[in-house]
Amino acid sequence: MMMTAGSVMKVDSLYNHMYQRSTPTNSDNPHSQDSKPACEPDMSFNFKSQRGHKDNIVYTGDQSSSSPEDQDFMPKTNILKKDESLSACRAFHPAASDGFRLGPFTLSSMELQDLASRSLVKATTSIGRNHQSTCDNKVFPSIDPPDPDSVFFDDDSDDSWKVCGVCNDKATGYHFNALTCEGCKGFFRRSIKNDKSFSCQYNNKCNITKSNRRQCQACRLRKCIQIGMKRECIMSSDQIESKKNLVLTNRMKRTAQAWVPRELSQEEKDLLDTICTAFLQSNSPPDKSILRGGEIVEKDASSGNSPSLSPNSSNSSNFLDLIKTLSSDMVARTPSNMTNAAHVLHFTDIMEYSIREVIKFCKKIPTFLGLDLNDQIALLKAGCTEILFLKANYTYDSERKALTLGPDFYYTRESFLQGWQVFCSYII
Amino acid sequence: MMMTAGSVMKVDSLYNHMYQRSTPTNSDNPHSQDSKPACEPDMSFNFKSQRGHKDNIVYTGDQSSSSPEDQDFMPKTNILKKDESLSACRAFHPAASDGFRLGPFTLSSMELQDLASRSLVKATTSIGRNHQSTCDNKVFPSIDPPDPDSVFFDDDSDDSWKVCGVCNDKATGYHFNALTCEGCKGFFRRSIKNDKSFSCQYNNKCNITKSNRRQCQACRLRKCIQIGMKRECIMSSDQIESKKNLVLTNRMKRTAQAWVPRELSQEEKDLLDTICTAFLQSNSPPDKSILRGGEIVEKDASSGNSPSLSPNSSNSSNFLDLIKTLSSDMVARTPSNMTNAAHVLHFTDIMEYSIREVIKFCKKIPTFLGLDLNDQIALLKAGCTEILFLKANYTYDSERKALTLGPDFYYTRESFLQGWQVFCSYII
DNA sequence: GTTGGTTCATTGGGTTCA
DNA sequence: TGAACCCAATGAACCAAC
Ligand SMILES: [Zn+2]
Ligand SMILES: [Zn+2]
Ligand SMILES: [Zn+2]
Ligand SMILES: [Zn+2]
Repeated sequence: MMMTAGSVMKVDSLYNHMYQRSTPTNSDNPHSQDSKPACEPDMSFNFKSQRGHKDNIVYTGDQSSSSPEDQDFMPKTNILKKDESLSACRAFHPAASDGFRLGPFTLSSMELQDLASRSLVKATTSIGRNHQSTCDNKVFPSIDPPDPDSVFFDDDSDDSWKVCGVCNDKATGYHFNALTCEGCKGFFRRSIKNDKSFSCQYNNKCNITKSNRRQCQACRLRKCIQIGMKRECIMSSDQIESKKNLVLTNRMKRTAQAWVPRELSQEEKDLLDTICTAFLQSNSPPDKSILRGGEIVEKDASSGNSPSLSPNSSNSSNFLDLIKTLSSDMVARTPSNMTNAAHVLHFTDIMEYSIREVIKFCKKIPTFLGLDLNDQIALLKAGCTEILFLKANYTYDSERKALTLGPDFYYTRESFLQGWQVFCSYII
Repeated sequence: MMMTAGSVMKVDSLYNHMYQRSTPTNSDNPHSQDSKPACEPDMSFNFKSQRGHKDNIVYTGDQSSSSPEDQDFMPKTNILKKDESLSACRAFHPAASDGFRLGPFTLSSMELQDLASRSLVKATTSIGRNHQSTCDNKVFPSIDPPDPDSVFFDDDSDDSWKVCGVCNDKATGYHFNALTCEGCKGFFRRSIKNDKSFSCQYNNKCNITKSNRRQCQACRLRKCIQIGMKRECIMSSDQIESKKNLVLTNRMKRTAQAWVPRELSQEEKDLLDTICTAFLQSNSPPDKSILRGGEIVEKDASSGNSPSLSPNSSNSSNFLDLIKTLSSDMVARTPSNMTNAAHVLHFTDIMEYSIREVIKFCKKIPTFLGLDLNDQIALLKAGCTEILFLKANYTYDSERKALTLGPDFYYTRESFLQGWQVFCSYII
């Protein structure tokens, strides 16, 4: 074994040597764990004592400058980490990817974790757990603490050649010109894009593994470049910009395509037919007796007793401005109470009539009637305004520039404004 | 059917009423089907989900949301709302939109803004410090006194594997390479950063628990190291420095992004108007009798009786260097006591006058006057300096390169330095 | 399917302050 | 001292183009 680094490394290497002799584990080789023999049964899950023992050896030397490499030989501190222990769990029993099987018992990975930590906690007053009775007093054959840096591959897919060149994690493909995992891919992109520069706290020779790759960014980036990841493969912000535009364009095209007029299915045609028929049949003209107050409203409108619109606001397409102008005028000129009442009466009658027509319309649609009554109400509440809009579209008389309600009633822009004025003066 | 204006608005009931009448249903209440079985089971579910496992997780919540302090502040007054204070600044002095310049020193608008928001948080904290939780000394039934060292886990959270390797308290994650609680995390950092060395009063074999971990720091630290906490994981002061810079940069970028020019609402415009008017009305030029000692100061300045600035420091944009240079000179050349007194008198008069003007300014803002008196004082204390900065931005005369105070007083870079010198020699 | 970029919940550094 | 916080970094999962 080479010992070229400083004294720091010598201690580590020495330890490395000792460790390798006493343990048939070679954490540098992720696949060697297959041949790892099961631990002695009585070692159980007591990582604590194991850890203590090893650390006593390791740290008798120079503690302050041990490189993160030594994590390779102390995976114990990490094994209980959720995500990693999961893969560890799979390593125990590849077939039982969702848990650990022991005869008739199956332990989920969560339960395994729980079990492991339980041995660390001495007799806690535990709150009832479902699986507690099965776990607490049972002695399990000890399971060798898994190497968090070992990569596990599914049996059925031959992805074993896919190993991240940086950290030995499972690679997901070639990224920026090298076979890497998702983590190293993201790390490299971030590092390059943000033009980061790191510095190693040790001696620039950190051995990057899956579990310690976060510890030294400098060496991780160095390794990235070393295995051939290319900064040219990272898009510049300009490229990203244009790519985003392309994506946007494509997306719009796609949605537009979805709207391309197409031949309706027979079912759709039938539905359309039903709706149109229903619509046409729910346009019975209102009788004069239904919309009361009509005469007064009509008289007011024809007698020019309408709000004087400044030409400005009249032509303005800004509805809000118009409303404001009117509102300011409002209080000044208020029609008589009689007239007021007639206007409001007329308005509410219109509303009632209109909503009735909408209901009539809906009730001619079989699908609607098939709904639960509450759903019918909900739909009507939500859609009534929209239907009225559509209907207004249909009943608008472009010649008279007025909304019509049967042959007897029509409402111009001016009568609406007048109505608005009356209404406002009424509620103020 | 006569309807009052009020009932017109109740479209819901109108609709329900009508629907009922026009629906061939014998149900009196259209909501009768609404009477779903009362939701007892739902309640239990809600209860459970409310006290979800998030309770135990430290890092909850939306990170992007502003701090509760900010939120606390906003409703109280929107005078100094972040983005508005800047626009206000621009409005004050459109020419200086790129920042506040004082001779060679430049405070960018970003920095100004950051400064302002910082002080707002300060002010807020002092304003809203009234809510103390009152449930500290809850009395538990004394039937089963809980073991203080037992770790308690929620039923529904699977965090039971998280046990502090040092004290057996509940761990919050991996800290410095080992699974520890918040307490041991902080303890380790403090110990390492301050390079502490402890000694055990017993025999270096204290068993560390949650309840006694404070008793023996030596053994606690030993245990920390024993379980694998690494001193290298504690950032050096350099690293902290650069990280702070990064955070600052990001913060500025973020606020800059939030400044995307947008159309102001009418309310905002009005507010701006109010502030600008108040500002302009609180700029009454000071009378010569108010700022005493002015003649002597002026004479000193014109007679070249000013600190000799080395060209180096004069051109340096590093304020700190400048101060240092001056300070070293300071003791050597001290003006007469008479002159000193005049300078100091003048300076204190300026301060008093300026603060009076700030108060005048604030008192012209209705929202400010609507605040509780203590809040007014807190805001003034916290924001006075910033307002003075903004004001200096406005009163700076770029031709004479001087800050002006009405037509009679102006202060160049040199007079500031002179004043600084006198002041320092006075207080030393 | 491969490989760019993006998203966002999670992690673990430091900081604050009662 | 440590609970509660802030925030950059991380990486699994995802989307889109080829
Ligand atoms: Zn990797
Ligand atoms: Zn390194
Ligand atoms: Zn602890
Ligand atoms: Zn001790």
